[in-house]
Amino acid sequence: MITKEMTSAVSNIMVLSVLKSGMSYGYQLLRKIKQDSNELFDWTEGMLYPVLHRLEKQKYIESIWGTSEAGRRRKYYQITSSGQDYLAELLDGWYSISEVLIGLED
Amino acid sequence: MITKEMTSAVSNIMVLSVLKSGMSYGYQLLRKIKQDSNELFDWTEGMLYPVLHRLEKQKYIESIWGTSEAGRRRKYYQITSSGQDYLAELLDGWYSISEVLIGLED
DNA sequence: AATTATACCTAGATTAATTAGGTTAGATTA
DNA sequence: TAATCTAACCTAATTAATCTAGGTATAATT
Repeated sequence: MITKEMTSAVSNIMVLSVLKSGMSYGYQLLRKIKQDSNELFDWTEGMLYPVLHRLEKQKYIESIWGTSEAGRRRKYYQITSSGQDYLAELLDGWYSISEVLIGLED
Repeated sequence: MITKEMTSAVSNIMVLSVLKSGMSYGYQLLRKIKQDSNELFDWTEGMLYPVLHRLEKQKYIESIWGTSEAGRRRKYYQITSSGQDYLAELLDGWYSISEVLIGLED
């Protein structure tokens, strides 16, 4: 079971991880996150946009407005270097907890 | 870095995991959790007791009042069988997320 | 006598997620 | 051409949770 607390704990990690492999925009991120997580995560827009806005305010990602081939406006996000550092720290924390949990299972 | 969201996501898991290896009481749980996590978690009582009360309300743990050798009152907690099932589900969720994160790192 | 350690508890401020909306515009179908 | 679907963005507000900062009581130690 994926609890909402777990979702909350990885939301930043997921967004930063996906952005690490290239720029993306909100609508596409939703599909990528669903796909890259083997449908484990199927977020709504109302879940993603607040995360994006918070990460941007914290300077872990930055955005520019662009246009799709079809002419629709899009806000592209890319990870900053401080965002990459932050991602590494978050992953480190996640994995160290995982090790503790594994250690407790004996 | 351990974020508070991560802490929140594992608080139930940690308490249930420690209780799985035997009964314990609040004050001792705090020390066990600190010790078993290699000091990764150093919770305050204000963090633990609400978790215990919630888990008890959900019937994942149950409590009885007892007395220490020294004569102090203690509330002992033990995990229920539905708590063991719940713990297994939580661990399953945690590990499946971990696998997604590992997959994203390439 | 005073302090530390043991052992429990809760109120309330803050913070965050999620539901449930809303807007605009291009593409498709009836 | 009207209607619907998909793309693409956004926020308000309810709900729920953490955590700080308290509080009580008693045994042991200095």
